[in-house]
Amino acid sequence: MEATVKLEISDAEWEVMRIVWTLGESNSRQITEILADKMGWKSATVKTLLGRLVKKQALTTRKDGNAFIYTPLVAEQDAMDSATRALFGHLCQMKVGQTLADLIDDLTLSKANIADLQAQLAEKAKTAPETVACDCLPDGCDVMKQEA
Amino acid sequence: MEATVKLEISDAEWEVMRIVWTLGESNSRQITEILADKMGWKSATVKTLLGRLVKKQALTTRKDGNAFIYTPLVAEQDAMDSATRALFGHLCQMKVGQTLADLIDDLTLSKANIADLQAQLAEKAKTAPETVACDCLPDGCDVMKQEA
DNA sequence: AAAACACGATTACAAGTGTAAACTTTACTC
DNA sequence: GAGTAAAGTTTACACTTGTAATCGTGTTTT
Repeated sequence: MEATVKLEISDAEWEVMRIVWTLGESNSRQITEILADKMGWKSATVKTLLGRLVKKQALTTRKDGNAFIYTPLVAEQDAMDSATRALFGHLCQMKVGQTLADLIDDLTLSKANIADLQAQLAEKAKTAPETVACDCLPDGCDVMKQEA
Repeated sequence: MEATVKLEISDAEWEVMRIVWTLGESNSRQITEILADKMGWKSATVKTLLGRLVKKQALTTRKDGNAFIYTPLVAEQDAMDSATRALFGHLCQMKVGQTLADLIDDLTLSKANIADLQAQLAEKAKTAPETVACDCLPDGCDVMKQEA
């Protein structure tokens, strides 16, 4: 597998990345316009974020006249997957099932998405354990309520 | 609905909360022991985190001799749900379906979890849209690759 | 060519975080 | 009652993040 250089993209930076991911590449003027509109940010703010993202190697630049064209160095889906795995990785494993249910309740999924998930779950059920234990304590969740 | 006072629990703080959530309540000695073991933290570190969590009103204290007993003020499931909703809320909505699939691939779910999710998805399919559009740009994801 | 503008780079600055030492107060021990 | 250990409180400190202003320089306009 590849190294996956632990990229930390902050919330504000994420907004910038979404633009570049969606456009494939873009210059700061275009990004600034969109974010000034969507987030109410000043162009200076966007410049800072672009600079940080380049430093973090989430974006690369290619010279274009006096400006740069920004291109993503990380794939959006990869970034999304790491972000969600990072989050779920530190939640109580016993409760991720419910959390997933609550989440899905909130999301808008297409019929195709749902069909895919159903197939995936059917497959996953074949090897699923009967229960999933809590992993919050060294000994597991079964240790309930301390001694007075 | 209740106010849901926007609680920001950081990663390190989250580890503390997991202990208290799991035990129902606990004192700093016990929490410190577990986290010294699990995370390699000094007791001073745990004290700081406990202090911050009390200040943030994620925990309350009850006097017990010279020490405090810490109790959660927020339910674990609520916190987990807000955390996941916050994350998914700023991801490209067009790609959350795939992200969910990738995530589920990684998670350990019990047979019961899976059965619940299947039922939920079956229900959700009834009103699911045909497609979900990208919401990364003001105009939507259909705007692909900028003009040169 | 001078002026105005656009773009990236440098600097700013407060709040939050991770990680902890030092200090203070309280409680238990001899 | 003095000493010591333990718990909480205060202080520390560097790094990240959100949000920009300012500066230097190259580009476009008149």
